[in-house]
Amino acid sequence: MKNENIRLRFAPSPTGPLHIGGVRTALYNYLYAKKKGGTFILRIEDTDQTRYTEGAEAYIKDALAWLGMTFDEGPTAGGDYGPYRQSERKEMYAQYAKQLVDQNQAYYAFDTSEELEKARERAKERGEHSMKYDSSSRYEMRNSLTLSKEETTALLEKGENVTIRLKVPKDEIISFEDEVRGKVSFNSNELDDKVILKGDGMPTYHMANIVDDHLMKISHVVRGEEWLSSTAHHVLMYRFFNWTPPVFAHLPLILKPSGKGKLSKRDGAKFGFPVFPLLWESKDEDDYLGFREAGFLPESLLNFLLLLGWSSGDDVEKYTVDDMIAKFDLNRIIKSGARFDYDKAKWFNQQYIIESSSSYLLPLVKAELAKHTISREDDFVLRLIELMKERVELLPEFYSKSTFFFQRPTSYDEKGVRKKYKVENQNHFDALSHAVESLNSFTSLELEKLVKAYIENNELSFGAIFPVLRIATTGSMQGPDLFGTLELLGREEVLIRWKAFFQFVNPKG
RNA sequence: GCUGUGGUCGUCUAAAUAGGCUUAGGACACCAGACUUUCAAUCUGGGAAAUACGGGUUCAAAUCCCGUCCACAGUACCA
Repeated sequence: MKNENIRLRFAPSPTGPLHIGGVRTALYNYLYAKKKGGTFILRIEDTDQTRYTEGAEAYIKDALAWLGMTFDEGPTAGGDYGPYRQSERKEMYAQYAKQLVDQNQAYYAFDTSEELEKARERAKERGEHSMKYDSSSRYEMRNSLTLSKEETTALLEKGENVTIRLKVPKDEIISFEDEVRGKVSFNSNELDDKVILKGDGMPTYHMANIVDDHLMKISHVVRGEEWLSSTAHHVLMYRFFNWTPPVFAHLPLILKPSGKGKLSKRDGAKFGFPVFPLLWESKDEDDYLGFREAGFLPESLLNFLLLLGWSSGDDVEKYTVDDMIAKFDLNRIIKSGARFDYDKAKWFNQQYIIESSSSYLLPLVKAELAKHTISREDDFVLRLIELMKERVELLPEFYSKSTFFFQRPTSYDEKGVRKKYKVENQNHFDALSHAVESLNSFTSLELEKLVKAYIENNELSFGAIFPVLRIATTGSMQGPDLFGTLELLGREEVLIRWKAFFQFVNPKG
């Protein structure tokens, strides 16, 4: 059933933790591949050895695994088009770069970084905003176009500072069809002669990318908008090689919640929300919080991300992964940048928590409790989840909003006590305590029956009794169902807490 | 600067690939009411001074054209 013609790749570069924008890119690639019955591929673009970061590749895989985006081919999964790490494909690129030189569509350039920098400075002084290595300037530089054959071969043999640059033709309109933006055109005079093979023998992104996409038979390139401008170079190279280019789709950027620019890792620290899927720990910089650690369910993050840059056209907001696969399409990707809205992300999470079964939540909640060195029977935690589910947005709140289950109140809501507790009712509370003590089965249902009957028989009001019992057991005016709370706490504990409370408010009694 | 891409409520977006179905719809957030012992959830309602601005074209424009402005991206031997 596999559609061999549909092959999409997610191609991150292991320079650090995977940014949330990258996660969305992965998601769109994944969804489209699945939708079309195609193949989803993970390719690691580690051509820049200076930026290689320990642990980044593992992080990427962990993040994809957590989110359930399993890849069919990749560094660990294998596949027929490997290796899937560009550093392991180094030898393959040089021949293609040379082919372009032989075809006179690329050339050797020997300028050192320092020389280039100087040239740029000179250009700036002349009032030009920067020097472009292109059809207008290439004949003033040190390269195989300006040097004699002998000089060139000598320099090549020396092998220092040898790069290969793309020879971008003059006066041409280069256009391509983008699935989200339509026809996009560039005048080739605006394009610089990009380095395609670096001094260390590694290809640059542009080279590696199109060679691999071609060799791996990639049908659709779905990537961030920052690549739109260089796509002209890419289509040029496809033409030089006489290869059919893939379908392109450039995704809008994810913007800061407020202010200017795209979402950065600093925004996370600044506004107190995660911008990475998983916690990232690093020796030389601060740790970065992840959505997982913040208490998000992977499916809710996916749902939130899906709608940050794509819309189905109807009013549906909640999608299971299967729905996403069924409904997703490239042509409904939004063109403009999307602002990151943490409130909405939390709303999705709350919705997913409410709709999740307690047994699904069980291990997650147990893990949250374990962080506070609390360990309880599954049955207890399950009942806790039932009680708390609807009032939790983030997983850690299963602890933070229910601490009273694990600790006796150390203080009582002052205003609540003042307004609700009446000394003249103390005899009723005493009576209630006795009744609870001798109640046959200590269940939420029986407790409710008992208290309600008592109130009616004594012509009291709910408002005079319920809130007091709540404060007495939890210390607070708000919280989950009172009788459910009592049941979960257990008779012995409840009576101890009540006694303590009544002694506190009425020491003489 | 140059090139490219965008610009609908505070935010995400609908009105798509043929301009009329729009008194511009939905969701988040916000406010109020209902329900609750409380909070939450849920339901109902509310407000939004949202089509960047200015010109066209047309019987009719958020949708097409032109100009302006604004934002973002690229402008590296980084990806």
